[in-house]
Amino acid sequence: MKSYQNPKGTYDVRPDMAAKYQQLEGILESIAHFYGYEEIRTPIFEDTGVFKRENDSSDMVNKEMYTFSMNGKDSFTLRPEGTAGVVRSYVQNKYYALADQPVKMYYYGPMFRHEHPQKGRYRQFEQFGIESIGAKSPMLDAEGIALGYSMIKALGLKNVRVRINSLGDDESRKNYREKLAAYFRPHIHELCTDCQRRLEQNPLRILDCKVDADHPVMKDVPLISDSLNEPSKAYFKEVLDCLDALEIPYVIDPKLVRGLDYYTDTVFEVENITGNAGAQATVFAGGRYDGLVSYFGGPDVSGFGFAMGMERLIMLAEDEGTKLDEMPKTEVYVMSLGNVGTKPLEIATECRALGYITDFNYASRSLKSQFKTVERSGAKVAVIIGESELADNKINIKNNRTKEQITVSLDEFADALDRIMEEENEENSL
RNA sequence: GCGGUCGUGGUGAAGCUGGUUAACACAACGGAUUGUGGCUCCGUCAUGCGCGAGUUCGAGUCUCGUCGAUCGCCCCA
Repeated sequence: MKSYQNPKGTYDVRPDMAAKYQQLEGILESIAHFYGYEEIRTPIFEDTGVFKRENDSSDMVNKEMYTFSMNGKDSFTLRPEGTAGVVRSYVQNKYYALADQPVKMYYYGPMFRHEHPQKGRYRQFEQFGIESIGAKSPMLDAEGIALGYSMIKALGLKNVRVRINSLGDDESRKNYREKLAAYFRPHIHELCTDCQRRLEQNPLRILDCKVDADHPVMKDVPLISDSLNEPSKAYFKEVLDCLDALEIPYVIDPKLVRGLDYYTDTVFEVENITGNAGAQATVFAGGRYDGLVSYFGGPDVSGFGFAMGMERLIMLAEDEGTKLDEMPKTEVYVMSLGNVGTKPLEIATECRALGYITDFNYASRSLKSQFKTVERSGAKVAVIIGESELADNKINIKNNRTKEQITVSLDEFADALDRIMEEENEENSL
């Protein structure tokens, strides 16, 4: 017999974990709503071109995408990130024509990247993200960061650090690229092979390089802040002023450049600085993108967004002791003795109709093992259907805490059960 | 793409420098107790050690390959 297992880098959200996801999603959604964001759901796969844009040098786009074709002509890709699809939708559905801009949207769902899995990193993973498209204001950047910040605070994360930088507008960035390339060119053969490639493709990424981080040439590297033109400089300052006003602590990291190529002006990363997140300390990250909407054929408007890794959020929240899995437990358990036919199913259904989370015994098992199941389920009440009582239209209800058991007629059953459950709930609230 | 560690029943795991019946514990199931448990006692539960090949008289133990897990590098959320 052939046996299967889930593909590498994927995982099953088993019933005991699903509660965590539901709770997490609930928390994130309610905060997003609070900030005026509404949900958008875009397809899990898109035309490859949506993600693989011209001049994109990122690893994610060039090496990690799940791309397929069903007829040899079309090319589709499982989304590796959320922003591109949302922007595509914004343009396609002409959201830019709506009276109120920006359009503020949030999304969550699976993303796919063909990476080597490790702690806090999977090939299929869940991201929650926001995008606000159609307006540009330092307040939006700061508000977006504040939104994400309040989310992770709500999840109990305490030791986080916001790193922020500005890549400036096109002009600033172009100047800086040239300056950087000129600076590195004489040293090119001292740098790692990746950086040699980056020099021409996207010299900004050299700043990110961990291999060459200690190279002497990195010491006096020109910083983007010195290449920003006046408008870019002013914009960045305003963003920082907003963050100060919101009392969000941050550090300016002049070498922060981010992995996706579409960012302009504000870029930021929020990382967890304690705990055992391993190498995956980044909780959420994002920035502003000026050119993306027009790239997709929309007007020349700006957008801002971030994404957070849900697996990482759960992992870090649990490290902080936040309880995400308080799943409602069985309240009533229906047992059966002897030949009672379909009665257990009927009674369980009745209990559920009364509003109690109910489970019952499916297989014919010894009373002992049924009681063990009751014990494990944590049910407050056991309903015991006995063959002989049933002959008189009677049924037993047993309080599992006090061990008191009563026998009532089937007519009185609903009232009696309600009464006992009510008593128990009062007992618990004391 | 590169490197480290690991892979034994439902679960947690022992298994020493290869040596013949794969400990122990928990859970589960049955019984002592024919229809009222949670304690106790007894019993049952891996013809097999991720998978495949090799070395050997003999492999869970060694070698190689492979698949997976995990951690790190790279990169990223």
